[in-house]
Amino acid sequence: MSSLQPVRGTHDLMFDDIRRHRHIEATAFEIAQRYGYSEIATPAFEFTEVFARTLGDTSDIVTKEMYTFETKGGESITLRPEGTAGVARAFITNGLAQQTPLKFFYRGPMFRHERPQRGRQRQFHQIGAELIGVAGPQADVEVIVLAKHILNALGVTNVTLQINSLGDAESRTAYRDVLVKFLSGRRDLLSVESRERLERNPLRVLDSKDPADRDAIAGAPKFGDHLNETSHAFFDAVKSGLTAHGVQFVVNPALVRGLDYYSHTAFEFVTDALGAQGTVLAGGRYDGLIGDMGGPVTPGIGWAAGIERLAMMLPALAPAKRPVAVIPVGPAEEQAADLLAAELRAVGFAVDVGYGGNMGKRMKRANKIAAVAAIILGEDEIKANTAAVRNLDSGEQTIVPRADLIGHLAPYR
RNA sequence: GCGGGUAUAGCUCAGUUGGUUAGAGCGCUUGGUUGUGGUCCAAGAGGUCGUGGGUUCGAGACCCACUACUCGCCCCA
Repeated sequence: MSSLQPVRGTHDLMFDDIRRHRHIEATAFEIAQRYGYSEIATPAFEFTEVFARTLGDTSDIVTKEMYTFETKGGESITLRPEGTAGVARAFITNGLAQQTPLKFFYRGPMFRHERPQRGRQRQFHQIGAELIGVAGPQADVEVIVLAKHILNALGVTNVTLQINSLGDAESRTAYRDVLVKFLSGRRDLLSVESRERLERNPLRVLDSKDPADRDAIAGAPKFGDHLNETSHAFFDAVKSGLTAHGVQFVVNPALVRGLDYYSHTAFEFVTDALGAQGTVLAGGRYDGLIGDMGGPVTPGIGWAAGIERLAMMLPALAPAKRPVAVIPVGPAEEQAADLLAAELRAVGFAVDVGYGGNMGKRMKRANKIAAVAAIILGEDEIKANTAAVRNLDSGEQTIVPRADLIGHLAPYR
C-alpha cells in the first residue's frame, strides 16, 4: 500500500461510484423541477457565525464536528456541515424576501469532523430542497411528497417515513419545562450521557437507546399532550395531507431533530439496511431560522439526503453508454481511422480509437471497454471505400460502403 | 471523543506450534494468431508482509505504539 493516503474520512469517487452520485443528483433535480424548484449553489464555506448561530451552541455539530479555520485576515470560516444555513444566508444577503415563495434545490459536499463509519464520511455529499416563505401545512406535505417521489424514482423503497411535531415555539417551551421537571426528579436513574442531554438538549433524552434510560423515561409526559391548539391543528393537517397523497408514515414521538431551528414538522426516512446510519433523508420546518439570522421573519421547510447513503441502497446501475471502436489494421490507416472517429463523434456517437498497438491489441481493448461494435479499416476497405463493421456481441461482421456507414451504425448510437 | 475487530501481489484471500527461495484465484503483460476481441493453451511481471520499535540464533506469525479501514456507542445525511 502506498504511503500517500487520502485525508481520513475522504474518498476518491470514480467509475461506478461517481455514476451513482450523478444519477442520484440528476434524478432528484429532474423531479424537483416538476415541483418548481430551481438550483442554488452556495459556497462550500461560510463565516463561522453562519453555522454557529443557526445550528445552536449546544448541538454536537457546532461543539465538535465543524471544520473551522482562521483566514490570513483573522476571520473565522467553516466548511459547511449542512446546507440549510447557507441557503438561508443567501436568502438574506440577496434580498429575496420579496420573491417568496421560493423553492431551492442544492447538491454538493458537506464536511463534518466525525469518526468515519460505513455511510458516514468526513467529506460527504447531500442533495437537499428548501421551500421558503410558505407558513401553511400544505408546504410540509408537498416537501415530503417530493422526497418520497424522489426516493421512489431512485428505486429506494425499503424505507419508512417517521414524522413528529415539535410544535411551535410556545408549545416547545412549555413542554420542555414539564419534561425537565420530570427528568430532574429521576436524574439518578439516567445514564451519564442523558444527564448531559438534560442540561443541553433535554428533548434528546427521549431518543436514548440506553435500556436504563428507556425505563426511566417510560412514564414521561408526552409531547403530543402539550401541543397548543395551533400546533395540534397544524400537525393534523400534515398527517391528513400525507394520507390523502397515499404516503404512509408512522408517528414517532421520540423523533427529535438535533438542530435548534426546527419547529412543527420533523421527519426522517429511515432504513435498517445501513447499520447504525439508518437515516437516509431527513428534514423539518424551520420557521425561526431566517429571523434568528437577522433577516425578515420568514417560514421555511426543507430536507437533505445523504448521497453516499442513497448510493448504497440503489438497485443495480443501468449500464453506461457503450462506445463503438474504430480500428485501423495498420499504421497506414491510422489517420483515416482518426478522421472517421471525428466524423462519427460529430453526429453523436461515442467513439474509442485505442492508441497504438497492432490490430489484435486494439480488438482486445475494444472488448475490454465493452464496445458494441468495431469498425475496421484496412488497406482493402480504404481502397474500396468501405468499412468492416463487426458486432462485438454476436461476432457478425459485414462490409459496409462508407456512404451507408452512419445509417448502418444507427442501432449503436 | 469511547469500545471491539482487521491490515500479506492491482483485487479477493491462504500461509501449520516462530524456521531457510512468501503462495493461490482473478486481473495485468507477452506469445500461440504480422487483418480480428470475447473462449482456450503456454510463459512472464508484480510483495521493504500497513508504519515504527521490541522479544528471539531466527518474526508475515509473538509484544508495544502509531496510521488506516471496519463494526458498535455518541451524533447525524
